[in-house]
Amino acid sequence: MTDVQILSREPVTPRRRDAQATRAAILEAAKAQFARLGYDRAGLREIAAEAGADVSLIKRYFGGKEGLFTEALKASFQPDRLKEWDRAAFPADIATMMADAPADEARTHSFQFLLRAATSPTTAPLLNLAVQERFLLPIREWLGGADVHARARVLAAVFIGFLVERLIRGEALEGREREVFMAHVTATFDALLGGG
Amino acid sequence: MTDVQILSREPVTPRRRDAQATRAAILEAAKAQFARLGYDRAGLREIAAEAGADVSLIKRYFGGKEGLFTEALKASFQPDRLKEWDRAAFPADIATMMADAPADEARTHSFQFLLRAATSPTTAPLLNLAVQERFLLPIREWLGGADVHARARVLAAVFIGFLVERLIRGEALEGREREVFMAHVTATFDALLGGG
DNA sequence: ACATTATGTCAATGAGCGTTGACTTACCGC
DNA sequence: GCGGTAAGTCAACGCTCATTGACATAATGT
Repeated sequence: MTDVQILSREPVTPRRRDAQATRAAILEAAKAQFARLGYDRAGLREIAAEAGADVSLIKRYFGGKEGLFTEALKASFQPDRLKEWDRAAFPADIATMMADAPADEARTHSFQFLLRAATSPTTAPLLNLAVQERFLLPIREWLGGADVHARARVLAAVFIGFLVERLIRGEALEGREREVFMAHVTATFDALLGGG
Repeated sequence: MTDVQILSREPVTPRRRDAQATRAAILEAAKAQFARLGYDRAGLREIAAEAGADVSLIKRYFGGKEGLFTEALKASFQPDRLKEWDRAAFPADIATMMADAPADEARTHSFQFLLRAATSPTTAPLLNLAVQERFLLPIREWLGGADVHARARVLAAVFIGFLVERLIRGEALEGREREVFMAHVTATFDALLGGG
């Protein structure tokens, strides 16, 4: 009790001081953790560790867990490379994609992240706005034609549905089931793109 | 402070001793809470309180939180009153349902429950099997016709998609957007039921 | 009646986690 | 060089919550 060893600042080579980089690293780690574990199970200590930073910096840079989450959510919407997609090939491409096994990539993580956010009463309202501006809007622009609002909704809904189905399925379809499945998917999107 | 009143076992009318009923009540409360809050945010104390039981009984009857969850998950699959649905009216009925605001009913709760489970790596495999046997199978039987496997998958996927969309939207569609939306939904399900 | 068992109650423990503030120290302008 | 500020580190508080074991008592069979 008498003498608490004053531990001599070891050669811990403290982190290089770059606020921007640190912030970015934390955000990246947060995106991954939130996607993988969800809001509740993701721990700030874990996130900080993965980012090679200290927990307290999360408070400094994001205010707290919620702030970090909302930022990560915003950052999870890709700048939509929807435009790269050829309208003619779109239905068939999507069909193939949905019949295959879910890719274990950042894409899937982002999607799981969003899906998770949708199912949480806390984060749902926030997600609603984000979806409006960053998801439905681009789809509308890409779609064009009459009644884009309604059609974009349907397109988004169906798209999400197939993503969820693929997620639950977990593996690629094969044989005749695959063919028929793809045919239906293609037909569905064809109908939506054809306009109505 | 001096004399802590030794509260004389008040007429607390201790719970009537009926293990089965208690177990059932806990399970019911669990289903509701898990659906509303998700696995992590749902508290055993809350669940027990809602069931009018004590926390420790959860351990006795279900082993713990995880056990309770898996049981609740199993019990969340309705015996599918799919059969009650008129095939002819099905597409239009679904369209109306999806265009409206999400009902705050047991139905919606069950769905959120399942969706939540789907997004959790822990519970996903379990859900996969459950979906196979309790969701896809009934749909197949109801559907009938050729290639039921593939068609049931598509049907389930689209159905889930619209549910999610409605969930995120949070409110009823109105005016022309509603009409066009419903028209598309109807057409989509018509195509699936028509066979192919 | 009595003993046994199943059912229900209560209080405490211990871990995990977000949050917080005090303390170092590298970086940068002067 | 020098001082000030921002970046990073550390330890601890307080809260929530699942878990657990000890205790009380109704129900049941003999």
